[in-house]
Amino acid sequence: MEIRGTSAYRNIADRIRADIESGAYPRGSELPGQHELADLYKVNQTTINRALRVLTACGLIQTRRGVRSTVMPIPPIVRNAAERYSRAARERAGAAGAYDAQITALGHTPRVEIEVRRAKPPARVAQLLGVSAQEVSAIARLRVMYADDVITQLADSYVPLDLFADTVLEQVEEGPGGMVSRMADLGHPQVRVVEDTVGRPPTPEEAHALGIAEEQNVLYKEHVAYDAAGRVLEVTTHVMPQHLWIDRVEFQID
Amino acid sequence: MEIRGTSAYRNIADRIRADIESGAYPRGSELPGQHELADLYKVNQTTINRALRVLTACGLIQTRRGVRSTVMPIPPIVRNAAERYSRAARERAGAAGAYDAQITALGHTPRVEIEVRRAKPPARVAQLLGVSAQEVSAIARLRVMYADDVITQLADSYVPLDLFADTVLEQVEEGPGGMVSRMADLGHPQVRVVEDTVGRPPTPEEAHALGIAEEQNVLYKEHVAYDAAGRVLEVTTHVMPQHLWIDRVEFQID
DNA sequence: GAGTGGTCTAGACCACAGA
DNA sequence: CTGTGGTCTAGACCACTCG
Repeated sequence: MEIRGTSAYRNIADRIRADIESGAYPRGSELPGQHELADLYKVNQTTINRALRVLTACGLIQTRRGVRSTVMPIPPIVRNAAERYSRAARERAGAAGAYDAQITALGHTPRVEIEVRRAKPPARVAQLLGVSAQEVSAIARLRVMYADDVITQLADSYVPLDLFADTVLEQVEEGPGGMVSRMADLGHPQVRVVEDTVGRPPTPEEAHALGIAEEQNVLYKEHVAYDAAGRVLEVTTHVMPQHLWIDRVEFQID
Repeated sequence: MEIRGTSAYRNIADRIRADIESGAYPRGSELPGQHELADLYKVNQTTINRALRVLTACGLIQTRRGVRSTVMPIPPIVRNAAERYSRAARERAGAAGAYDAQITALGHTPRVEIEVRRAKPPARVAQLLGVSAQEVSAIARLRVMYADDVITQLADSYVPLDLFADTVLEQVEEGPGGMVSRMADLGHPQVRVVEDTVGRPPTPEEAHALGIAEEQNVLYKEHVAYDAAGRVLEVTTHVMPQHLWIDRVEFQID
């Protein structure tokens, strides 16, 4: 069953991983220093550094210059898209409901920081919305989502300013059912949503904003909502450390 | 705009990436050898090796011992889940239709290798199906999907043997509409599907089967289909090199 | 066997955190 | 200032491919 006979750094990474999963290095604790691990495993510190890089990429540990590496707490979060598109579920859950409920159920403390402002949308978003990227043509709702002070997701929503200027969508509090319900109230019901998801390395900016290493991949989701005429009402981008999320969708067939 | 001032290997990775994207190193071509690149960039071969590792992780190049590294052809494929759950779309597309149509449209040649046999399901699958993992209790349909001889996906389907023994599901050819339509024909219509998607590093076995590096992450999708009584009729796992796929879902809202 | 990528070491130095 | 992780080098050797 031992396949990793090939290289020391992989073997060491696997052994440390096993120690983390067995609880020998508990969640949130410090690992020994790299030189100490080098003595322990009879290899050079450079090799330990490389082994820890593997674990960093998996989201299992976090490394920072100047302090010892720490084992990451791992809250695996299920994002169930279906819950967001059923009006009943939306209003049952309340405003920021689905996320809060998930995190609380996992025994963590949810928190969401929200900033709303008029802004120039990024080029890709402007193109989808059919507005100018050079002008202040959108309302941006920028959310940073936490679980126990770990950033779990960046979610940036953009809606066209010409449709929603001076509406409740410029408020931080949107009320029950969130943006989808408010748009319906305002006479612009969303009728169709397309979500594209990819896995990729983070941009340097994303890595910094999420507080993760550049080796650690993210799930990137682009959410586009349309009205009955096919006009784009909302574009939301989600950036999530890949190891923190399970993306779930449910379908009824025919 | 230059953020990567910090380390030589990141800078070099970015410069080589730029050369690939500009066409200086065309898709499918060979990169210079690592020692040659080391001379070019005035660094050690070890540093070049590390830079190339970054590009490998992104799926931009492929490295193999003994031969020069090559620039990967990149067919970005959109997998639209919605198309698989509309009977009309299913039958319009034909048996292995959605995938073939996608790849052909991108100018590549699709190919799917299919093996069907009775098998012991993996533990996780057995649990979902409610059958034994120690006995031959399932029909396995193992697919390897290609685009121009590049493996794009491994898709393993399992259905319970007690329901579908000696039916058309034991044939390689399923006919129009695929497994979903055949199950309906056989009196076991699927009514609900749950798909979970995660990004993660491949297992060593997956990396080998896909012909990718272990640094290169995959999208892993677990597809579970239920009948009206809530019994699981099918479990399919998909393993895809992350950089090759865009996962798309569409929803109608209320 | 020659060429290529992959790994490892010993040692050095840098960047950063914290007392 | 000390301890920590991050990077780089020079050189070595290994594993693999191909002629």
